[in-house]
Amino acid sequence: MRPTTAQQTLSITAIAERLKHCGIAATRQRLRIAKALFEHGGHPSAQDLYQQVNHQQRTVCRATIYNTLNLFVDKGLIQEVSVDSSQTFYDGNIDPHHHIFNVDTGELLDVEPSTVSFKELPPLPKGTRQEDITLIIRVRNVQDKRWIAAEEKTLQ
Amino acid sequence: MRPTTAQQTLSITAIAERLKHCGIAATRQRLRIAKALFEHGGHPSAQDLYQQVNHQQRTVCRATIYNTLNLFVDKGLIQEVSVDSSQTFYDGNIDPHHHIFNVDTGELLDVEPSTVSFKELPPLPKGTRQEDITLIIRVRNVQDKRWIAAEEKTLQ
DNA sequence: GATGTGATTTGGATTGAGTCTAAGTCTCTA
DNA sequence: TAGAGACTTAGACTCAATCCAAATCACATC
Repeated sequence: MRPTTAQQTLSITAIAERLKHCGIAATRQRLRIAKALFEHGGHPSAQDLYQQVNHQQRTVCRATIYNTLNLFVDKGLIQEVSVDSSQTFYDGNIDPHHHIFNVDTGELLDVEPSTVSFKELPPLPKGTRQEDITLIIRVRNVQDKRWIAAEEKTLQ
Repeated sequence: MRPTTAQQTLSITAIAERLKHCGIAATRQRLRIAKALFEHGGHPSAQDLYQQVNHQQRTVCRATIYNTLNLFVDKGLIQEVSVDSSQTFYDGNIDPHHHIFNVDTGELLDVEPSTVSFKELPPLPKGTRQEDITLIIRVRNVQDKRWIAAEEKTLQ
């Protein structure tokens, strides 16, 4: 499992390059949003990004955040993650990968794709092709302290 | 893959039994909602069930639908499915199983668990235990007619 | 059967994520 | 530097879902 580490600060030029590569015209707002998303490194919601982008002064309005995130998803620059239906999360990592969702803390972790492999997958319905495949492992914090201790020992 | 077939009509007694088995007190409203859900057989939303239950006359209010579905999920009578973040779907099938979601049609199909198997799964974070694991295969309708014909031949 | 109590349901208000709209602003090309 | 199309904005709006306080129900006990 890959800890969701915050990326290094990215240059605006580098980000503009990535947008261009996906066929997205660069604007000041789009660059700010993309920068916030990539530097977040985790799985921010639209709300999170709105706050992040505007934390010093109001620079991007709410509608633009949503429009832009949808655009980024459509163009394949980022990925959308639906773990619980109350909010959508976004993921700057578009390599195929899976997620672990901690129901207790709301934490969402990336799973290194190399740690998951399938022996068998079902046939797709006629006339359809696979768009993507995601595995979500829902976990809960262990309550019993002795369990935790045992886990610690096993995993270290 | 198992087609999501509508169940036969279920007796109220049989449903009351299932509620009781999960520690849920039977009330008229709960029985109606459970019946609608199990007979639906697919993956209705709260909205769908509200309409289903009230299609002849208004018998159950919206708040009760939501309260009851949450209760059913908490008690393990039914399962919640988050495929797209705009709405929650419910599934009367609580055997562990996976889903195929058709992005174009919004259709959600159950996947027979025997057709999916894992070779390798990631270690869980320390101090957590697995609550559940779900695989969602997103598919899209094939555009090219020749492709469809080819698929038909292969799969028949 | 009557009574009391805690659980359940109700309607209506409220929340909050996300979308829509129409007007204003920017960007890029010529 | 002008014009046109693309982009952004504020604010109204939608809609799933929740909250709340009052009304109703179910059920045990007398």
